[in-house]
Amino acid sequence: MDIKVKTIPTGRATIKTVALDAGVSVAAVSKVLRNAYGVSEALRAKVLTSIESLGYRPNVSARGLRGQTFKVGVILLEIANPFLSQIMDGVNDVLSASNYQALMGMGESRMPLEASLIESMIDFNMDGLILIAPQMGGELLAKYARQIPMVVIGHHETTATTFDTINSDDQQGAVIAVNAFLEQGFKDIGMLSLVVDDLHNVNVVQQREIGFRTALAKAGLPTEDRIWRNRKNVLRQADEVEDYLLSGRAPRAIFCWSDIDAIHLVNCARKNNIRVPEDIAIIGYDNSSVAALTPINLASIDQSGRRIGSLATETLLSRIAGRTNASHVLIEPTLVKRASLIKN
Amino acid sequence: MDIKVKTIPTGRATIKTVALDAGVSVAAVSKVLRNAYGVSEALRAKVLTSIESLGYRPNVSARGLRGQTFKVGVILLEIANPFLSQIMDGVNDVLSASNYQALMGMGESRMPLEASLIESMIDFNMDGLILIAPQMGGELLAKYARQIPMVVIGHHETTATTFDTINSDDQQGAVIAVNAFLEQGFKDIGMLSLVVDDLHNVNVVQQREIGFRTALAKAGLPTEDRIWRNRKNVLRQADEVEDYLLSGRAPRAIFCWSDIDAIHLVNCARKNNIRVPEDIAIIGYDNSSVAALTPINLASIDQSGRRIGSLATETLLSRIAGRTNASHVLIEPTLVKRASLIKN
DNA sequence: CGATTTTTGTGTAACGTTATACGTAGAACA
DNA sequence: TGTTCTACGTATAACGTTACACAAAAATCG
Repeated sequence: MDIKVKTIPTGRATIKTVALDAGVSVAAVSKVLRNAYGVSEALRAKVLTSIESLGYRPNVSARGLRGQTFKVGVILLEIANPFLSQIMDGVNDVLSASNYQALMGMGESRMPLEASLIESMIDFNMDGLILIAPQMGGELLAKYARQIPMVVIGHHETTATTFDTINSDDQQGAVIAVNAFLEQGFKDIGMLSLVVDDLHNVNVVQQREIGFRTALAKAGLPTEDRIWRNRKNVLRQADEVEDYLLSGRAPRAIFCWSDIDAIHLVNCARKNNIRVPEDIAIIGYDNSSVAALTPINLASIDQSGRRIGSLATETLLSRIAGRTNASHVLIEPTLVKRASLIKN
Repeated sequence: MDIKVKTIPTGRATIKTVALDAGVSVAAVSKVLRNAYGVSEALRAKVLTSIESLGYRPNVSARGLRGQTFKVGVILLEIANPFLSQIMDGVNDVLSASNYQALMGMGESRMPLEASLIESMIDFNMDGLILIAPQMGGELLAKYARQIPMVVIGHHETTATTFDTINSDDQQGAVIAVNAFLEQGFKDIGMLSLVVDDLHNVNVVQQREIGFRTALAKAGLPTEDRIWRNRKNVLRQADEVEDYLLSGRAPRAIFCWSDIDAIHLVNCARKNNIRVPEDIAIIGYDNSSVAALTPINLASIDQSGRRIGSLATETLLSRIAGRTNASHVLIEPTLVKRASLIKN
């Protein structure tokens, strides 16, 4: 006589519930789930029917304990970055065609939070990580990369061996902007940059400054005192930009490190009856949605965020699949010409 | 003779590694980790030392399999919402004082993605969920709430029994705006609202319209044809706002459903030599950071996002702790007066 | 001082999966 | 007709943690 009474399954369906319902073994259900070798069409059909009718979904924790979770983490450390949604579109383009899924975290640019988010995702046994514009240094990144497949966006460290990097060619972006100004006949060209604590060249803003200086030098123009660095404090940013513009020291053509700053500049110029682009020409960065709006009409460097996102994701998936040699890719940015650069 | 050779721990430290290192049982380590009853100070110290020196972090998947993960998921279904970071600040205010941590997901307003994100978080055995402005209906929300403790922000469904809601009093927000206009002597008041597919009153925008009409009626003003609804397509939004403003049918005082729309309106008015607030007064919603910028200077309704976030989190934690009766809270919004309402 | 209670530590069965090893039935082959 | 494959299913040991049940030691008590 059978002592072990099969209990009526209650609460959430597990693989055991499915096996019971389909009248097969747990191993069989698992095989179907994993598309493993050795399942007849009849068995597969039975199992899938049960899964459907029970509304079964595999428990990710249990999966993670044994191996893959089919989840990748995306960590946005700079929420302000306006092309984040473009990147995410690219990420989802690639992931939706795979059986992976993205979960995201926001570091809010606060370092301990950033690190603990990364650790949480590792502790959740996620299969890989995409970091966007991390604040932490390369050594720390390398430490985490040893624990989980990782791709980093917005961090120019081509010597990294344990993780991949995908970047917009920020030097080239600055070069394109300067050349566009030159083409329009401007010679008095400046850059509105950002104060960064990070002294290394891995920083995106640093790369743009390098490109800016290179382009000026190539055109035979002086490179001294051409860069004005804004502080990061958002509240006073508008004032700082205004001070810069009205200081009398402002150049005739200004390459801005972000659309936000550029828009401040445009607004401010308009307010003070300075004509754009006749009196002053402006190029922003990111080609964010506001830049395109009729009242703004800001020329801007487009980073192809969507392509960066999809490429980063493909790179991550290949690393998850076993690749170990590091890959470092630069994507060419493009200039979107608008009324702040060329009178239409 | 001891056959079972204790293998040298390699790779990531587990609870077993710690036990071995500290010379105690696995159960003892677990007790320390859980602050469980029955650990001497001596044992606790030994274990903590080992944890520290090995850099041990508990595996969340394994924890989740047995019970709690100490993670809560926050799902942002509307990335455009400008007060998200305020809400997150509030969430982190509360969580940082607990041993819980937040992981986030972005639904990008795409329904299947939203649902699958929620499911992923459930499948990860997260302990609770905070949803912000979900697109899905109440029945579906209730279904998920049966599987995991849940608090919803931006969804006015006070009859929900399986989950809690925390909302800004959106009706009241509209009332405050209308009254402010009345106080300034305006009688020709309109609302720039949003086309929503959701016919139910749970919707935030619907609630604002209700409040708007109520306030007009209370002041003895006609309520017919006072609301103009914008479509959601971002690209054409600026044009639509401009059409509205120049149609000749635009009222003298306009209450906007979002700061973005309000800013379009301000820019557009300025462009067409319409004075703000002399010719037209404008109040926005969300008190986002751009509204405060000098060139914009937009009066706006503040939702106290930070308080909403912290309250939602406290509510969630209490539900995780065992509360089962639903709690529905409204937070009073406030008006931030700026130059678009009152000439300074 | 023996009996009883309290404190402190340990052994171990789950939790829900995966993946390896193995069994079995038929088909193919000699 | 026996032997060898092949295809298909199943049993089960992990994975890292928790929490229950219990044992041993220490403290308290009459």
